[in-house]
Amino acid sequence: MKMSNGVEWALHSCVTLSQSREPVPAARLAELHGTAPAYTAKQLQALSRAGIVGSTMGQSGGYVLTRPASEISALEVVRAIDGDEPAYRCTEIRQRGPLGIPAERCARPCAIARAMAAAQDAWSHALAQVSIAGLAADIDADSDGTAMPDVRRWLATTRN
Amino acid sequence: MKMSNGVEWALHSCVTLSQSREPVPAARLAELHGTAPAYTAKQLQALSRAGIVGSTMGQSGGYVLTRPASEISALEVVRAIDGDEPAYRCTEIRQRGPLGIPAERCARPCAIARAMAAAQDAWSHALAQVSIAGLAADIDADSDGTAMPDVRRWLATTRN
DNA sequence: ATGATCTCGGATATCTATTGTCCGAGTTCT
DNA sequence: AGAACTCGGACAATAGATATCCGAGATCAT
Ligand code: SF4
Ligand code: SF4
Repeated sequence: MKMSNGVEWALHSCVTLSQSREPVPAARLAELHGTAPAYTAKQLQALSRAGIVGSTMGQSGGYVLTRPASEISALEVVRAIDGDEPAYRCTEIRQRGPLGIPAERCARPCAIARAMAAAQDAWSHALAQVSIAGLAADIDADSDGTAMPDVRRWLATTRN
Repeated sequence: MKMSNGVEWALHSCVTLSQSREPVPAARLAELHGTAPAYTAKQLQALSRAGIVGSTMGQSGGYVLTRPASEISALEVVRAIDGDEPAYRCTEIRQRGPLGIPAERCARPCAIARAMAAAQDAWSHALAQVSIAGLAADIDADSDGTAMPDVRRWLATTRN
């Protein structure tokens, strides 16, 4: 039960991107977050493949959110980076060993797999309720309303 | 978001152990499940360290559940094998970079970390509601009430 | 139109954590 | 007392994640 560490950077990047309608290069995001530029770029590429962010190449290019921040859930970001495969993978132990059950009677997933799937559904549901816009608002509130304006200012002043 | 694969074997082992009040060796469990004996033993050791199962050494020794199966939750088993550290680890990105926030204002975890913690709490809560006894009952129901008696019979017939 | 420059994109090494295995310490029964 | 069987932790092999690089391609200025 360990999540990929890059999810954190990706979420930070999405929150930052929600504050700018103009494209932001990956290197700029890395500088702002104090993270390794090359690896940050990798996370952005994954987000691009998932269709969460759009990319513009060439000079004055960069990444932009493809949808309003209120329409992007944290679950989508997590799945884009960490993969959408379920955490629990059934190896069909019940079919092995001396008491193996023939495959014909294993149409439905077993009780253990069902319980695990239900737990993951609860987890996914909790993350689906959280949007990038909501995260930005909460972070702003935590900083007494100065965090997001500061980000917007920084993005504007360091342009070119 | 990938769970350790050994969790599956550990849960199977716990369900099987709930059907026998006498100690069952790790090798016997591995034979029943058709899994690698050495690695199965490793999972049992982790369960023993967590206090979920008790071990008896020497001849006719093995593992036994320390509590009634109805009092053991799936969450405990998962945590024993997969570790109890949270899936999301905050690297405090907000303290890095040009807009780094001083540590004095970072007493509370940030909004992103809070959202992740809430999701994991939902996941944990779902797993805490599931007991080993409940899993055994469900597996039994799926097999028309033949699975658990078969296990008990197999454990008895192959003794010594 | 052309060149230079800046961007993303995927292919490529390195490194940690999981998986898988082994043999010795210790206990029980004969 | 002896023998056999058990668990327990220490030891390699493997897969996944981490971190990085340079080339393809587009944009802007000239
Ligand atoms: S899904 Fe159930 S029966 Fe199948 S391998 Fe996992 S625990 Fe065993
Ligand atoms: S907890 Fe929040 S502020 Fe801290 S590193 Fe994670 S995402 Fe950033």
